[in-house]
Amino acid sequence: MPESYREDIRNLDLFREMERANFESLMRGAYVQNFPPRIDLIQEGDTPDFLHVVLTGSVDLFSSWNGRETSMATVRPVSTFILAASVKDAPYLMSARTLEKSRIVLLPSEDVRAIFDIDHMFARAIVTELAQCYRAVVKNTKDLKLRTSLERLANYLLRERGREGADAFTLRMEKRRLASTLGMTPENLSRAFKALEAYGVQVNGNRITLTDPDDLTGFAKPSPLIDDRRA
Amino acid sequence: MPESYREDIRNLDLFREMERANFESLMRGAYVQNFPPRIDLIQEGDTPDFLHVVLTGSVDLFSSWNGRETSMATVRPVSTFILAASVKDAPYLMSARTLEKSRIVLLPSEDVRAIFDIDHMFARAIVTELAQCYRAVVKNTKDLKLRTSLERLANYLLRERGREGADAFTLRMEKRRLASTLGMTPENLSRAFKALEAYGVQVNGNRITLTDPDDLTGFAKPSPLIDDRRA
DNA sequence: TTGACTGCTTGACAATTATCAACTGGTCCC
DNA sequence: GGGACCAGTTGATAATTGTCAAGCAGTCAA
Repeated sequence: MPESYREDIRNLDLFREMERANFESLMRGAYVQNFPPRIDLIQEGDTPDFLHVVLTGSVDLFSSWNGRETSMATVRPVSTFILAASVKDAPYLMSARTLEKSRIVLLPSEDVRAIFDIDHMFARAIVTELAQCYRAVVKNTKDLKLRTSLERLANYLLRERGREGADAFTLRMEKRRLASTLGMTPENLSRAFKALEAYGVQVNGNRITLTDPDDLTGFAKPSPLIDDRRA
Repeated sequence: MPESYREDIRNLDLFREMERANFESLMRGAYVQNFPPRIDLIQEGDTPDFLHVVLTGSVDLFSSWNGRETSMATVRPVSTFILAASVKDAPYLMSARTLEKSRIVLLPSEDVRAIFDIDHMFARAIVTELAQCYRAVVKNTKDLKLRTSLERLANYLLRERGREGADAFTLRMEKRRLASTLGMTPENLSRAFKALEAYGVQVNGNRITLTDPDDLTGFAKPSPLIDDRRA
């Protein structure tokens, strides 16, 4: 495990405050792998042998049922995924595949659980991380149940604007996957973009320009209890 | 705090394994309250001053946005709710109201966090509980995104059947709230019940009888990764 | 008993969303 | 260049779901 990777991992909230010795011990069992795009990393239902950390690239978390498939989340560097399954030692609820060329660290779940037992700061960080994840999913559920697809898209665009700090930005994923993330079909997304033109949304390929953010905000009615990614 | 309540709380997974002294300390700051039906306990956005434990009765967790409202979950005895907000000290994402006459214990969030810091078994229990909650919400999201409302209802009925261990059972909540929980309108639920008659679902008020569970299962295609409440 | 209320159901209709097929414009490779 | 391929778009249509209004049955209290 090269030193530079180790630093990236150590800088994550999850690992920052734990005992140095325990961190080292965790790293000893870890290994790094490079994956090409569109490689399946995890299949839902599998046993969680490893906690994954994305160092570079990005990963799609998705789920399938009865021939249908939906994108649940995108994992970007540097962060971990499927912590809950690892600590509970319960089957993965989501599948994972690389979206692009990605470097990923695998930490044996067993080691994670063992060190969780002896390192209080690590345990504390895990609680914070899990609470964060839980709250993110709850917000997503509210988004899905309380809003139409048009409203979800409008709010998504406003969140992206906030993240970028600019009224013009580039979509960070393919439209088809954005559609799936927002719980709609690509066709419906295409029409939703067109419908938002009325609120100053200009689309040129992946390039979005919000010419009248206030007007869009008036329509989208964003709420911190749904759209605030931190709180 | 009467002794019998204390026992009920102590028997929860969350509190069972913690140090006796820490449990006592937590209980000292606690107080019990009796609420009539339909009383607001918590408003989303509020600061999480207390971790709540339902001793008797039941509580509806719901969310609102832009004049719409949706039921997110039902809390039944004996269990806690809104643990994530308590440990993160972040605003509640859901509101809570009693459904019926309920006895509820309030544990100051501050005490919970303080004891979390000094009691490893308690910390461990919190992690398990949070992971459990997280996974429950993920399953719910999959249910919402991958299934139609008819399929959600069919699977709900099969889960209830499994819980009761019998092909005939009584709905545990009003139909209007079941509709909201499943992400549909009461009218749509009414028609969905009618549509499931074709698969041997008989409805008489709150009384459900599944005359052909296999047929219903064939339609509903339940999956442990969505419908198994434990895993 | 009566009347008000409530939850549920039904019908008619509208909005939302999905499906299917065709087409466009770009990219890549030979 | 030519062709294959792919994501995205568009149009036509259908399925799903929601809305509104009316009505029904049960409960409760005066």
